[in-house]
Amino acid sequence: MFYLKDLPTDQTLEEISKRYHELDPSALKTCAALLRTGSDLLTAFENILSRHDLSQGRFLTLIMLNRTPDKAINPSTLAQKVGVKRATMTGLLDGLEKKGLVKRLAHQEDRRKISIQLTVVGKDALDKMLPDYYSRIAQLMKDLSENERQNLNSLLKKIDQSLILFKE
Amino acid sequence: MFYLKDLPTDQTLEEISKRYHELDPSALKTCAALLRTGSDLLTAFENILSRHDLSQGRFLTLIMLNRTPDKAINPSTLAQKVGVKRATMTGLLDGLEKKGLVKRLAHQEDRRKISIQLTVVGKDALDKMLPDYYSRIAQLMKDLSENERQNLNSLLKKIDQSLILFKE
DNA sequence: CATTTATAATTAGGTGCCATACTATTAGTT
DNA sequence: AACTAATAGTATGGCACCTAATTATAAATG
Repeated sequence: MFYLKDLPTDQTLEEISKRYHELDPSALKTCAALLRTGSDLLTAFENILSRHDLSQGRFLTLIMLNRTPDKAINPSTLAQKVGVKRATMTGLLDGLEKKGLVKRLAHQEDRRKISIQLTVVGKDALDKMLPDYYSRIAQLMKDLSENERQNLNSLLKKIDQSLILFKE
Repeated sequence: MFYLKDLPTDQTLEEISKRYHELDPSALKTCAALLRTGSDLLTAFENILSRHDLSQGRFLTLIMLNRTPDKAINPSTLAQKVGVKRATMTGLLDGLEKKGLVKRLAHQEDRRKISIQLTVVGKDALDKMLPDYYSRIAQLMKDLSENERQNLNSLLKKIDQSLILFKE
């Protein structure tokens, strides 16, 4: 859940902006719509993944390993690339290892480090589900022309820029 | 966390699309960017809210009550409007009630029902934090013209449409 | 009017993520 | 070489959300 299911109408926004003068109706409207769509998008993907007994975090870990299926990656960089904390990655890998989708390998020189690699089973599982997954994403965007997609990308990029400052 | 921190480059997308022909690079790119921005946006808001000891869910509940501060709402419709399950709403209300921000009121006719209302403390807390909150949202969107905002809204709406079919 | 069905709120238990703190190992400093 | 600092992975405990089951009440039905 990201944002209200019941988004404020234009009229409601106008009313509230009379009570809070800092409220910019069109800014809030757009921001809320973005969160709402993002939330729905994520939920839809999670529903797909749950059929394969995978969470978003576990799936993204597999995806990241699958970019270079032959190279092993250590949990730290994996965590950073997926966007979770190291401790969280430990948990994700525990789950994936238990299902036999990845394996932990000891590092030769540095005994603190380990490497993570997709197993054959993990690779096969991905190869079986990704065609469906990717074609759904294509479906999802099929009503947007190439121009519209680029347009959306650049609008999002502007918001990303402002977000950097947002943190103070 | 919604999506990879480390988004695939155009080159990576091209490479992967050779392995999975269903992959539409520009569709995935846009979809990933949307999830990424949504995720960052949510995280930024959560950081703000945590200073006030509020979660997104608790805050949205307050916001919803604050649309009509004088009217009481029952937990069911509150849950539906916020976008969480009824059971979750019980927990959110427990937290808010413990902080004295809302109160539960017995229903006159139907003894199954209760009503939730903002307390004066809750109203004051909102009035204290919302100006900052709203002005941050305005800041966040200030680089987007009115046209761009509407454009973004309509692009999101197209994706919402496709999402309906997505579920099957 | 007795029984079933539906509704409202809650409790209990599970998942996924986080922050914090810990252990083991390596690197840097004097 | 001894001490400190940094790094890698993990264990622990907490929070927010979920699903499913429970309790209480009201409405519908035969």
